[in-house]
Amino acid sequence: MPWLSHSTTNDVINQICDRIWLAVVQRTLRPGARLKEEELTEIFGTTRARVRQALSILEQDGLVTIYPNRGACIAEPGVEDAQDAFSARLAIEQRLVTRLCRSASAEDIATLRDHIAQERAAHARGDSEAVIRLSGEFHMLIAKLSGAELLLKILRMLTIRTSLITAMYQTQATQTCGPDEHDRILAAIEARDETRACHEMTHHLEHLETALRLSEAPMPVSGLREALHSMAPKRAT
Amino acid sequence: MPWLSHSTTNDVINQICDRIWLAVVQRTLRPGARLKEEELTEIFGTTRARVRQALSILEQDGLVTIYPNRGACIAEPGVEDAQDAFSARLAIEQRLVTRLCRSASAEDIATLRDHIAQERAAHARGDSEAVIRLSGEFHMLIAKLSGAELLLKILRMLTIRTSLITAMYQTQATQTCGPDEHDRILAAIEARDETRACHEMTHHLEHLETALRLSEAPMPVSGLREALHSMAPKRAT
DNA sequence: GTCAACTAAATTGTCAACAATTTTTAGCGT
DNA sequence: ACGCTAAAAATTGTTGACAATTTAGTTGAC
Repeated sequence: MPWLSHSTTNDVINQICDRIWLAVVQRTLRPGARLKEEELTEIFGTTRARVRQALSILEQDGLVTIYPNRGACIAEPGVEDAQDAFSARLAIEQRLVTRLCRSASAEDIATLRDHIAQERAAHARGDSEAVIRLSGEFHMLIAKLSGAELLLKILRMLTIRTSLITAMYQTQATQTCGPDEHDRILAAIEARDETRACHEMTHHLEHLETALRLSEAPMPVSGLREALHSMAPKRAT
Repeated sequence: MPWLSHSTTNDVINQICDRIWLAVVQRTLRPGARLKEEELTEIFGTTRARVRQALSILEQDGLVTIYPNRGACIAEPGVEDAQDAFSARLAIEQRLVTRLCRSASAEDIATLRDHIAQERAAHARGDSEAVIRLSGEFHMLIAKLSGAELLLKILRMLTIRTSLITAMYQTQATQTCGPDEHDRILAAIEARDETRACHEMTHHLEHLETALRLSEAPMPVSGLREALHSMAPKRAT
């Protein structure tokens, strides 16, 4: 049950969005890849209207770009876009973490600690899919616990974008933020030290950004069916 | 040509969104008002699919709430939502104004100065519609000039929400932020004084928020046709 | 061989009828 | 009159066929 679930009541649409997002962060769907409506319809066994709705949501999230009358592609954020996304995340998350320092209950802190433990476990067993998911979820959790619905919504948009950016520009080294930095943030929250929590968050996000190669921009395109590893019938040659 | 124009290529949909937004900030469409699809279809002389798309966009923007299978209403943000919206705006706009202090060209500053002049003119001639529109546009202009597309998009969401909130909770007194405070912000930008610009923006937004009555919550509902003052045929009694 | 115009295929965009759901209304017994 | 049930009306949600647009392919002149 991925954390980026949109507010849509329709399960199929959420599933489409989630699968595409997952394929992107796993780098099986590269930026620029074409997303044909009919193809997605076959893969997910649904109607074109549904696919269309899902693509519309994904465009809002910044994960795909829709060229009118020309179809949808995985978005290709430039270096500028990447910097903007991190800049916005910094602004929002500094506020969130500060807020949480004031309002966090013992239960909230336990939830966060438990989450970090999960992260560590996933890290230990080399489950990179879980690592990526949990890593993003940590930040979403802070937003959720701070209780601001709107800030959560905004952060969701930003997290999706930075995920795409990370998948696009990441070096072979650190794929995601390690649990240690999350731990330091949690420690500051627990100590109710707003300044330190804010500083740790800043450091963490800056670390994430500088771990990218924001100079070159390789952008190959990959096949859609393989990326979504669907069991839909391959087209007979 | 309203400033909140969404990225939609379709003119009709933009028009629907703009007219509804305008009716809301003018307080002719009150929060909670029902938005029936068929009614909107008649009013704007379009198809239901178009109306549906427009409502979907407006929901994303936070201006309407769609209750599944039950229809759409003008959103009714609570006090919590209002505080969140201003909190997010503060986070984003502090960053924007700081950024603009560094990057503003002489032309940018002239643009802003000209805009404030327009605000003053509208204020002088008592054109409250223009005052509301220009007042919001000033903040959007700062985002636009700072060159961050993503931050502009986020601020657009937030500005729409705070407009709704202002329309909902405003006292009879100050309807919008006066041009004077905008002037102070511009002065700080021109002086390249990041700290002061940030402070002025903070003060401005806090002033906006405290000018509201965030305790009571009157929410009458008004008629749809009259609010949009359409020339669509009234239903014969 | 290159380019242009033209035709055919593939793809997206739109619509109007149909289905599902909710709300209102009417009926009925107590 | 009140509460309950069931039909009827009103409203939203969905689907599949059709229209418009773009892309690819073909032909033919130079």
